[in-house]
Parts: sequence; structure tokens; C-alpha cells
Amino acid sequence: MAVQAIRDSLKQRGVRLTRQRQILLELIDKSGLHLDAEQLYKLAKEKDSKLNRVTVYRTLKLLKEGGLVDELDLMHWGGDQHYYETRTKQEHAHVICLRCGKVEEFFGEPLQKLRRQVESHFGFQVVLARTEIGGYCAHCQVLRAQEAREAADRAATAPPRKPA
Amino acid sequence: MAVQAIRDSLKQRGVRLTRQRQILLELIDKSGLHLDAEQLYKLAKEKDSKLNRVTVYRTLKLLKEGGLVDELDLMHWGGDQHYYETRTKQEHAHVICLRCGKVEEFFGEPLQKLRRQVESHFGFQVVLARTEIGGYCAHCQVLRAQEAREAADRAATAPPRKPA
DNA sequence: GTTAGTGCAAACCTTTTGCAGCTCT
DNA sequence: AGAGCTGCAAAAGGTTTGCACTAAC
Repeated sequence: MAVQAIRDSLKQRGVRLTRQRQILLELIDKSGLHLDAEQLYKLAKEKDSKLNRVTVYRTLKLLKEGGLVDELDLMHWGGDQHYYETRTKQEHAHVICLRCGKVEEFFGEPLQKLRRQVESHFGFQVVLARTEIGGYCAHCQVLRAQEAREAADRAATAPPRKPA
Repeated sequence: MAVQAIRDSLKQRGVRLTRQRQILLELIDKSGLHLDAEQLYKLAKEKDSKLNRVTVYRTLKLLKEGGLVDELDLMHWGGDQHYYETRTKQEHAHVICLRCGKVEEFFGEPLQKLRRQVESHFGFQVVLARTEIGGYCAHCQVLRAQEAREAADRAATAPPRKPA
């Protein structure tokens, strides 16, 4: 379990593992979802009603700095907040549907290749990488086509501007 | 020049090309830099002191929606604002040094391959893709090593905690 | 017993919105 | 003329900070 690895890492840095942090750690890791600070706060509050939103932000900052969680933007679908996931899996891209918001994870060798090329091309030392791809999932492509057809129908029925 | 293509695209959408928008368009395209809304606002103000910050945001939104500019996060180095660039070049990744903030652009086939794989793997229709890589540039790697050495020296000279 | 961490309130920064007046076409 | 656009002020959303109190080691 990744939580254990994270605990060890924190202990090594002399960071205290408080009750609040344990709760947040659990939530981030086990959900497997991509939660933002606010969602995390609400979930954490169910386990400790006193836990403050500020503590969530401070904990996330800590974990981020320690390279224990990755911060995502998910193409700013749904706002400008950030999303978090534990950094246990292999490097992957996030593929997000701009219509329904569904997030898929893509693992594949182009990502590793890209990293290696950037390292050798610029003599760059890669610390973190983030690839986000926005578009339409198979399901929403169909729905969008349908919507476009309906819109065209409406336009043909009702006159372009002022419906007399 | 890309500005012309953008003008045509806007005209087609029935969007007016006002004096303010021309100024902003010029700035975004010709600088070749990755400017954020505030920088853009300040530069635009030099050409038209009346131009409002809100107009900058509205124009950016318009260009973004039209797929004419891309919005970047640059790994949130320097804050939570967004950066903009015209969408004329080939797809590329942004490589940003977490120490000095320098941004490099990387073009390479892994990016195209990634896109194609995501499309075929999920039946996904890709609209926009963003890859950002954070780490240390060759120059800063040297400086960081130096800094680490100096810190070690300091620690060895002065006792760990309370300097008696 | 120290030092780090928490909660609370308030500030901060970036971005958006409502509305009256202005301006392109 | 008329829709679109701008400026201003104010609000909204997300995140950070200062400080006194509390808890982990």
C-alpha cells in the first residue's frame, strides 16, 4: 500500500504524522479518484468535523513538495482548482472528456520516450511531468453529433433571428 | 504571419476586431513569449492606457474558445495564473526549469504518437493536448550542486541546532 | 519540553459578472 | 439602428498568511 511508503517518507523528513494528515492521506490514496482540495476537505470533515480547510491546503502542499502526490489541472474542466493523486503508479497521461468530464488514464511508451528525449536533448533533469489531453470520449462524440443535428433542425424551423 | 490567420478566423465567427483586440493579438503573437494576463494587461496599457484588465480576460477567453491560443500552466511556477501562446506552431511540450523559470519548447514525434495512441485506444477525439515537464536545466543543475555543497559546509561549521 | 502543526479569521490573487454607455458595421 | 464590445465596480473562487493555542515526538 502506498500510504505506508508515504508515511516512511514523511518520517524521514521529520514531518509529524498527525491525525489530520492520516485522514487526508487515506482519502487521497485509497479513493483512486482525482479529488480537489474542496472535495477532500468535505470528505475529511466527515471523519473529523473540526478539521479545517486550511489544513487540507497545507497538507497538500507538503505532500506535493515531498513528491508524494502529483497535482493535476485536468484542463480546468470544472474550474481553476487542482486535483491530486498519489504518485505511485507509472507515469501516465490524463485524458479528459470536455463534455462529461470523465477522466481516463493512459499508460504508454511515448511518455517514457518523451521524458528520455527531453533529458538528452536539453541535458535537462526531469523532476515531474504532466500530460493532459482534452477532447471528446466515444460516448460524447455520438451525443454531440445528435445535438448538432437537433440544433440544425431548430434553426431550419424557426427563422434565424427574431422569431416573429 | 499568424495574426492574419487569426483575424480571418475571428471575422468568420462574426467577432469584431476592435482596437483593443488588435493590440492584444499583436502582443500575444509577436512576443513569442509565454505571457500571463497581467503581463499582457500591462503591455497593452502602454499602447492604450484606457484598456481594462477585464478586456484582457474577455479577449483571452474568446481566443481560447476559438482555438486560436493555447493556455498553459507552466507547472505553476510563479503562481496560479495562466500563460498564453498563439496556436500556430506544431504541437510541442513545455519544459520549465523549477529553479530559474526558463521555458524551452520541445518538438518530437513522441507527442504525435501519444495523440494517435490515445485516439485509437479510447476512440477519443482529441481537441487539445498539453504536456509540461518540470525539472532543472543544465545550468541550474550545476548551481544546485554548488548550493548543496555550501549548505553542507555551513552545517558542518555551525552545530546542527542552537548555535551556542 | 520543544518544535511543529492546527484552527480561525482575514487577506490575497486571479478571474468572472452585472450593467450602463460606447462603437463597430 | 442595433448587436457586440468596453470600462468600471464589485463579487466570486481558490489559496495563502498571521497569530495564539494545541499536540506530536
